[in-house]
Amino acid sequence: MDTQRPFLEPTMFNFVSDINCDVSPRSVFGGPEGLDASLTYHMDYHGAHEDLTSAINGFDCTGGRAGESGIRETPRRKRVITSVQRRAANIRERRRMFSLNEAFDELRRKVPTFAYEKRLSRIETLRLAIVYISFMTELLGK
DNA sequence: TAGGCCATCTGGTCCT
DNA sequence: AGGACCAGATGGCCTA
Repeated sequence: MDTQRPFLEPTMFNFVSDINCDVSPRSVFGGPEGLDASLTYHMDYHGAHEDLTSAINGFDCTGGRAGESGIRETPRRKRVITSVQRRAANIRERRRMFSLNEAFDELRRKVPTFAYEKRLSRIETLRLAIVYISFMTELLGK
Protein backbone atom coordinates (compact mmCIF):
# COMPACT_ATOMS: atom_id res chain seq x y z
CA MET A 1 0.00 0.00 0.00
CA ASP A 2 3.03 2.18 -0.08
CA THR A 3 2.16 3.67 -3.41
CA GLN A 4 -1.27 4.73 -2.26
CA ARG A 5 -0.14 7.22 0.31
CA PRO A 6 3.01 8.77 -1.04
CA PHE A 7 3.16 11.31 1.75
CA LEU A 8 3.21 8.51 4.29
CA GLU A 9 6.39 6.87 3.06
CA PRO A 10 8.48 5.55 5.92
CA THR A 11 10.96 8.33 5.37
CA MET A 12 8.21 10.77 6.04
CA PHE A 13 7.25 8.92 9.16
CA ASN A 14 10.67 9.51 10.54
CA PHE A 15 9.48 13.06 10.73
CA VAL A 16 6.23 12.01 12.27
CA SER A 17 8.01 10.38 15.11
CA ASP A 18 9.43 13.76 15.93
CA ILE A 19 6.15 15.60 15.81
CA ASN A 20 4.98 17.45 18.82
CA CYS A 21 1.85 19.46 19.07
CA ASP A 22 3.59 22.76 18.67
CA VAL A 23 4.69 21.88 15.19
CA SER A 24 2.35 22.70 12.40
CA PRO A 25 1.35 19.50 10.65
CA ARG A 26 1.58 21.37 7.38
CA SER A 27 5.21 22.02 8.00
CA VAL A 28 5.75 18.31 8.43
CA PHE A 29 3.70 16.93 5.59
CA GLY A 30 3.86 19.99 3.42
CA GLY A 31 1.37 21.62 1.16
CA PRO A 32 -2.34 21.25 0.64
CA GLU A 33 -1.95 17.54 -0.08
CA GLY A 34 -0.71 16.99 3.41
CA LEU A 35 -2.24 16.53 6.79
CA ASP A 36 -4.07 19.82 6.94
CA ALA A 37 -5.90 19.13 3.72
CA SER A 38 -6.90 15.75 5.03
CA LEU A 39 -7.97 17.21 8.32
CA THR A 40 -9.99 19.96 6.70
CA TYR A 41 -11.69 17.41 4.55
CA HIS A 42 -12.65 15.22 7.46
CA MET A 43 -13.63 18.10 9.67
CA ASP A 44 -16.05 19.16 6.95
CA TYR A 45 -17.26 15.65 6.52
CA HIS A 46 -17.91 15.14 10.19
CA GLY A 47 -18.97 18.71 10.72
CA ALA A 48 -22.54 17.93 11.63
CA HIS A 49 -21.44 15.46 14.25
CA GLU A 50 -18.98 17.92 15.70
CA ASP A 51 -21.59 20.64 15.85
CA LEU A 52 -23.85 18.28 17.73
CA THR A 53 -21.05 17.45 20.13
CA SER A 54 -20.29 21.05 20.84
CA ALA A 55 -23.98 21.81 21.17
CA ILE A 56 -24.30 19.15 23.83
CA ASN A 57 -21.28 20.71 25.50
CA GLY A 58 -21.40 19.20 28.88
CA PHE A 59 -23.25 16.27 30.25
CA ASP A 60 -23.54 12.69 29.18
CA CYS A 61 -26.82 11.42 30.57
CA THR A 62 -26.58 7.93 29.17
CA GLY A 63 -22.96 6.98 29.20
CA GLY A 64 -20.61 5.28 31.54
CA ARG A 65 -17.90 2.75 31.23
CA ALA A 66 -18.48 -0.57 29.62
CA GLY A 67 -19.28 -3.09 32.26
CA GLU A 68 -20.74 -0.58 34.60
CA SER A 69 -24.26 -1.51 35.39
CA GLY A 70 -27.16 0.48 34.14
CA ILE A 71 -28.50 3.34 36.18
CA ARG A 72 -26.36 6.33 36.90
CA GLU A 73 -27.10 8.66 39.76
CA THR A 74 -25.02 11.61 38.64
CA PRO A 75 -24.48 12.57 35.06
CA ARG A 76 -20.91 12.03 33.95
CA ARG A 77 -19.29 15.13 32.61
CA LYS A 78 -18.50 14.63 28.98
CA ARG A 79 -14.90 15.12 28.12
CA VAL A 80 -14.53 18.37 26.28
CA ILE A 81 -11.84 18.34 23.68
CA THR A 82 -10.52 21.34 21.83
CA SER A 83 -9.52 21.28 18.19
CA VAL A 84 -5.89 21.56 19.26
CA GLN A 85 -6.28 18.50 21.47
CA ARG A 86 -8.07 16.67 18.67
CA ARG A 87 -5.24 17.37 16.28
CA ALA A 88 -2.72 16.22 18.84
CA ALA A 89 -4.72 13.05 19.42
CA ASN A 90 -4.86 12.43 15.68
CA ILE A 91 -1.09 12.74 15.47
CA ARG A 92 -0.64 10.37 18.39
CA GLU A 93 -3.00 7.91 16.78
CA ARG A 94 -1.12 8.03 13.49
CA ARG A 95 2.10 7.48 15.37
CA ARG A 96 0.58 4.55 17.21
CA MET A 97 -0.65 2.99 13.99
CA PHE A 98 2.74 3.52 12.45
CA SER A 99 4.45 1.61 15.24
CA LEU A 100 1.85 -1.10 14.86
CA ASN A 101 2.67 -1.34 11.17
CA GLU A 102 6.36 -1.43 11.96
CA ALA A 103 5.68 -4.45 14.13
CA PHE A 104 3.74 -6.05 11.31
CA ASP A 105 6.63 -5.43 8.95
CA GLU A 106 9.00 -7.05 11.40
CA LEU A 107 6.69 -10.02 11.71
CA ARG A 108 6.49 -10.29 7.92
CA ARG A 109 10.24 -10.59 7.78
CA LYS A 110 10.21 -13.42 10.32
CA VAL A 111 7.56 -15.44 8.61
CA PRO A 112 8.67 -17.65 5.71
CA THR A 113 7.30 -16.68 2.32
CA PHE A 114 8.38 -17.12 -1.25
CA ALA A 115 10.32 -14.16 -2.53
CA TYR A 116 8.08 -13.63 -5.53
CA GLU A 117 4.92 -13.54 -3.50
CA LYS A 118 3.19 -10.26 -3.11
CA ARG A 119 3.42 -8.55 0.22
CA LEU A 120 1.34 -10.23 2.89
CA SER A 121 -1.56 -8.28 4.27
CA ARG A 122 -1.77 -7.80 8.00
CA ILE A 123 -4.36 -10.50 8.48
CA GLU A 124 -2.40 -12.89 6.27
CA THR A 125 0.72 -12.15 8.27
CA LEU A 126 -1.01 -12.96 11.53
CA ARG A 127 -2.51 -16.17 10.24
CA LEU A 128 0.71 -17.36 8.68
CA ALA A 129 2.58 -16.54 11.88
CA ILE A 130 0.12 -18.69 13.84
CA VAL A 131 0.62 -21.58 11.46
CA TYR A 132 4.37 -21.15 11.50
CA ILE A 133 4.59 -21.06 15.30
CA SER A 134 2.38 -24.12 15.57
CA PHE A 135 4.56 -25.94 13.10
CA MET A 136 7.78 -25.05 14.89
CA THR A 137 6.28 -25.97 18.25
CA GLU A 138 5.28 -29.34 16.92
CA LEU A 139 8.73 -29.80 15.45
CA LEU A 140 10.39 -29.13 18.79
CA GLY A 141 8.00 -31.46 20.53
CA LYS A 142 9.21 -34.45 18.54
C1' DT B 1 -17.16 -2.88 -10.97
C1' DA B 2 -16.97 -5.27 -6.55
C1' DG B 3 -14.24 -6.57 -2.91
C1' DG B 4 -9.98 -6.41 -0.20
C1' DC B 5 -6.78 -3.70 2.14
C1' DC B 6 -5.24 0.28 4.17
C1' DA B 7 -4.76 5.21 6.20
C1' DT B 8 -7.05 8.40 8.69
C1' DC B 9 -10.35 10.64 11.72
C1' DT B 10 -13.22 10.27 15.58
C1' DG B 11 -15.44 9.41 20.08
C1' DG B 12 -15.63 6.28 23.88
C1' DT B 13 -13.26 3.81 27.42
C1' DC B 14 -9.36 2.53 30.20
C1' DC B 15 -5.33 3.71 32.75
C1' DT B 16 -1.80 6.53 35.08
C1' DA C 1 -6.56 15.71 33.01
C1' DG C 2 -4.56 13.66 29.39
C1' DG C 3 -2.39 9.80 26.85
C1' DA C 4 -3.13 5.01 25.15
C1' DC C 5 -6.02 1.89 23.17
C1' DC C 6 -9.89 0.43 20.54
C1' DA C 7 -13.56 0.01 17.16
C1' DG C 8 -16.52 2.17 13.74
C1' DA C 9 -16.88 4.98 9.68
C1' DT C 10 -15.19 6.65 5.46
C1' DG C 11 -12.72 7.13 1.18
C1' DG C 12 -8.77 5.96 -1.90
C1' DC C 13 -6.10 2.60 -4.39
C1' DC C 14 -5.46 -1.84 -6.46
C1' DT C 15 -6.65 -6.23 -8.49
C1' DA C 16 -9.46 -9.96 -10.35
